[in-house]
Amino acid sequence: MKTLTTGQLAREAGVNIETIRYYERYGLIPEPPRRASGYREFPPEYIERIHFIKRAQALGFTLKEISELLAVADGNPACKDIRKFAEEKVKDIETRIHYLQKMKAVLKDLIKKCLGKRKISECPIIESLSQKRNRHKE
Amino acid sequence: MKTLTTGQLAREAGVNIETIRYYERYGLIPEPPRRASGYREFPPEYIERIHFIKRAQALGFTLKEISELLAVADGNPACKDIRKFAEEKVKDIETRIHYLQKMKAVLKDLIKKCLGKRKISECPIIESLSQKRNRHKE
DNA sequence: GATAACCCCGTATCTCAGTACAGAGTCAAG
DNA sequence: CTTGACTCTGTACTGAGATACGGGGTTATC
Repeated sequence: MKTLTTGQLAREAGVNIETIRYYERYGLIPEPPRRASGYREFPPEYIERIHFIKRAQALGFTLKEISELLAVADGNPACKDIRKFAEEKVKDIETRIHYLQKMKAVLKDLIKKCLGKRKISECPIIESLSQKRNRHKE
Repeated sequence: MKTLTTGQLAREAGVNIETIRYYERYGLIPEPPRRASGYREFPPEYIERIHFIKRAQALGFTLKEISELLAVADGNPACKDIRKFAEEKVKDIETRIHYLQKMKAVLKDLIKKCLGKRKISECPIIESLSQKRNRHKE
């Protein structure tokens, strides 16, 4: 397998080249080996890692949370901590899925209503999504 | 039903008072009636609306997207547009759910592995989440 | 009717997640 | 062996989403 320069990795992963360097500084991607000249040589797996970061971001995770997820995936922290953190994240994810499903149901309902009538009078989306069971500002 | 001042609404909804004013400027919440003094008088439903905004944000929606969702919910745009937008959003949500479920499966797997061994050697999280079927930079 | 605790508006500042840029070095194609 | 496209580092700037602040008016309580 060939290695990639920073620019090649950026192109492959569909991000700006500066983003790569930013993620490295941030600690989201491990520092890759360098040539004598200082040029980085990224193994191609880094492409996947960038994709993962971007995906997780779109799901509402912050870079800080993502770095924790990646630390778990990389097997860095002690096993006990991994477990605890992973269990928390599973719950968090379940909550997210739950609300996304609600949102989806409401939208589908709106679509159905829209099929016949020409005006949606009362809005069900907010009520159905706003009961507060879980505080998000933990 | 009593109305709420800006500060009361902020407390009830669990956000900073400035956030309320910001959301109003942004157009996420309709301008409420005012007293002669200029004080805003929010109907209590605004609490739900703020909750909804915060929840949607945690799910990875931007304020712009949220304002569109709310416009749909409020029944503002023409019915055709509502339908189209709602259908797009349903797809978007399905994609999100899909990836969250993958993430969850991987974490659960890690937890299980963690139960016996004391070191996770190889990381499955990235591979399982990074295949690219959908571009996120539409 | 004073005083603390609120609200108003406008503007400035902050954090997060990048992006851009300048000045210098490196690589590879002709 | 030069030229153009790349890379490096460090620092500055940007945009989204808030938060803070200053100077002033309002309201409830004592």
